[in-house]
This record gives sequence, structure tokens and C-alpha cells, in this order.
Amino acid sequence: MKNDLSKYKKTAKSVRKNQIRINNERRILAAAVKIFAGYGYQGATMRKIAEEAGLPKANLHYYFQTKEQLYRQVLDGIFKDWLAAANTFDECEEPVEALRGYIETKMDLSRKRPLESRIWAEEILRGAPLIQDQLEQTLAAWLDTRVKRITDWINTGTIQAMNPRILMYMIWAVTQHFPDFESQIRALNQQQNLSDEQFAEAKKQVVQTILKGIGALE
Amino acid sequence: MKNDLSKYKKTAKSVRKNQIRINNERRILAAAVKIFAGYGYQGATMRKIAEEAGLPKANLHYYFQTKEQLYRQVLDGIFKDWLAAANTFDECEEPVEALRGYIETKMDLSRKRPLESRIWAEEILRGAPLIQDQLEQTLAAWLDTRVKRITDWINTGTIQAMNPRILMYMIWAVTQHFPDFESQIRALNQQQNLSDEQFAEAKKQVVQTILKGIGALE
DNA sequence: ATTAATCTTGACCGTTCGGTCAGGTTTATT
DNA sequence: AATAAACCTGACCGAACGGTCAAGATTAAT
Repeated sequence: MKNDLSKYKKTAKSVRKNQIRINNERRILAAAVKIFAGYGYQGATMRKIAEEAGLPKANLHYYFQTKEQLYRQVLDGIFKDWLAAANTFDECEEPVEALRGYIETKMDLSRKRPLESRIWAEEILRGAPLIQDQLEQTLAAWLDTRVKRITDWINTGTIQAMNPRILMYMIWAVTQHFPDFESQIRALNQQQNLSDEQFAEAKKQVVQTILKGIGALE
Repeated sequence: MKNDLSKYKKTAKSVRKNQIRINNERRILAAAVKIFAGYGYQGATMRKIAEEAGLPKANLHYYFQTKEQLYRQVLDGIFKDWLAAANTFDECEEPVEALRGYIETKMDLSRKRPLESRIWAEEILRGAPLIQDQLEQTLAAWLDTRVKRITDWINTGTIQAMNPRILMYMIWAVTQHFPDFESQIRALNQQQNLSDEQFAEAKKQVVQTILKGIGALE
């Protein structure tokens, strides 16, 4: 009842009034991303998130009734960004440009938002208890349409025969490896995160290897 | 003091006596792998592990003083298997056979022991708080020698120029993706885990794509 | 100016966590 | 047979968890 937005009268002033709510929800969500990424769902505590957000713990429960609801909203935001990264894939006619654009976009997104990538990875690792439905419906449908496009390319002889699903799994695996296994890569790189130059090199090599690996280059 | 093995007198009988300890430690470790993999370090509880092992909780603390020590032993076991998988890499002279063998061995290991792969992934995801030293020393040294071998191949013109480290990251990413993201793959595969045939196809395509991608095939 | 809605918060609650321990049982040694 | 070492376990502990709530403060509507 407390958080039922429908009771807001939609006057100009009450809409602006929401600014407090909007601001605080944003602060809390940003803090939640940091804490969930750093400690995992179970390791994250409402106390830590409240500290990070600079708000009393009870205030978090005013905007998000439970820890699980807060976590769900974080996951929803990640899922949307995740799917949005596919635009490049759809915009290009040519397989080489479509795949190159998609891989590069995913690499850049992973570089820019590593925390989100790690939250996603942990959720999948735990068996996707909260987003199984979205995976089975939204993501499965998303994948199906891309698989069809790749299959068309194969049938017209534009690229060599292969299983398109496995190709997509490989792309996801490689692009998400850099944020998800950042601490391992850092330990193997003289305790330094990849520099922008190193990351650019990695991106280039990933694109080259995959495109050449499926016979789309040279 | 209780668990100090050094106080065992090394007579024939006392060595056999250890059987109780050996059996129970094995049972507890096996249960710990299941629970840590299913719930993560924080989500796993000593109670759940005790239930899985069929022992009273206090008994776990008799063999492993703390949850963290139990977890460390689980991680150590995984790390050893992880490195042992590299034998194929070292046994072959030819780059194609060495890399193919290594990739296939890693794929098979991931298929056979997905729980261990997930525990490792979660530890890295959390920033490798307990195994940073091993990564920076043992694993870094391990990687260096393999990088040298690949560099030799490049210098002798056996394979094309590339960054060997990034190649290894890609191999790790792809091989570990299948167990780590199993629930995602399942959701995209009609709610069915990959069959043996599907997995064999994936293994073949992964090997082909990477080897061809670095110019080692055709 | 008054009322109502929204927001804020310290104090508190029941539950579960990792871990302890005393005292009993089983196994090995002599 | 007696002693000692190793093993077992129900009951318990303080700490930390997610979540609640009443009462006050702030903001919006009239």
C-alpha cells in the first residue's frame, strides 16, 4: 500500500513531486548494483547498500519492500541493456559487419559496465532462480530471430555451415569473460587491469579470431 | 590442536586408523562441493553441507575448523585439477595438436565437473579473495610457460602472429562458459541440458573456430 | 492556515548464521 | 583389562541478518 504509485494524482505538481522518489530510487539502485556485484546476492546486505547509498536502512525498505524486489529491479535494468546491445546486429545486412558490430558492442558494454555483467553472471551461475522466465521467453525469442538470420547467411553461402547457437554462445562467453574474470586477468597481467590499449587489442583479436574462425574473413 | 595430524604415531595400525578421518573428510568435501556450487560461498551454510553429508553440523567443525577452511580445501582441489588439464598442451609438439588437445581436455573436464567450474567462477567473480596468491604465482607462472611455447610457434612461422595471452583467455572463456552458464543454455535449448551429441558438436565447433581463427587450420 | 500525503528514522523483533563445548562413545595401544 | 587417543553430538552462544513499526518531519493540496 505504502508504495502504490497508482494513488498519485496526476497533476503537474504531483508529477514533479515524484522527484524525491525518483532521486532516491536511483541512488539506491546505483548502490545496490555496486554491492550486489561486489558481494553477490547472499553476501550483499541491506545495511551495506544503505551505507553505500548514504541512507538509513529503513529508508531502503520504504522504496523497495524487500531485498529480493530491489535485486529484481537491478536485474531488469541489466536485462534491458543486454538486449539493447543487439541493435547493431540487426542494422547490418552483411554478416561480417553485423557480427563485428555485435561483438564490438558487447565488448564495449562489458568494459563500460562490468558490475552489471558480474551480477548477471552470478544469477546464471546460481541457476537463474529469478530470471528463468525471462530467459525462456524473451531471450529465447531474441536468440531465435538471430539464429534465423545466421541460418539465412549460411543457406545463401555467404558464410560457412555451422551451428549458429554455438556461435552465439562463444560470442557471449568471450565478451563477458573480460568483466566476469577481471580479477583473474588482473592477476595474470602484473596485477594491473587491462589498459585501454590492451583492451582494444583484445577486442580486435576476439573479432578477428571469431570472424576468421567461421570463415567470414579471408 | 584437535586436528593436528602430526601427533599421529606412524605405526601400521594408526595409519589404517586414519580411514575414519579420510572417509569423513571425503564425504564432507563432496557435500561441500555440491552446496558451494549450488548456493555460492555466502549462500552455502554449514547446516546444508552437514545435511548433504549426512553428519551432524558439529562433526564438520571437528574435521574442518571453519567454513572458510573447508572452502579453501575445496578450492585447492579444483585448482589442482585445473592445472592438471594442461598436460595435453605440453605433450604435443605441433601447435594444432597441442591446442586441440588442450581445448578438448578443458571441454571434457568442464562437462564432467561442472560444479567445480562454477565454484571457481564464483570465487573469481567475487575478486578471488582467497586465491589471489595462487593466481598471481602458480597460475601466472603456468601461463608464462605456455605463452612462451606459443610465441615460439609464432616466431618460427608455424602459426600466425597474435597475442598468446588473449588466445588463452578466449579458450578459458569458451570452455568454461558451458558449465558456468548451463542454466542459460538450458533455457535456450527447450529447457533441456545439452545432450551428449549436442555437447560433442559444440566441442567440435569450438575447436574448429578457434584453430581456424588463429590460422592454424586450412 | 490547515489538512493530508509522503517521506524519514531509531529502535526493535524473530530467525538463522558460524562456531563452541562438555560429556559420552568408539577405536587403538599397552 | 585398562588406559589413552580419536571421534561424535545435542545444546548452546553472540552476532548479524531481513524486515517492521510508531512517531516525527517534510512537502503538497485545499
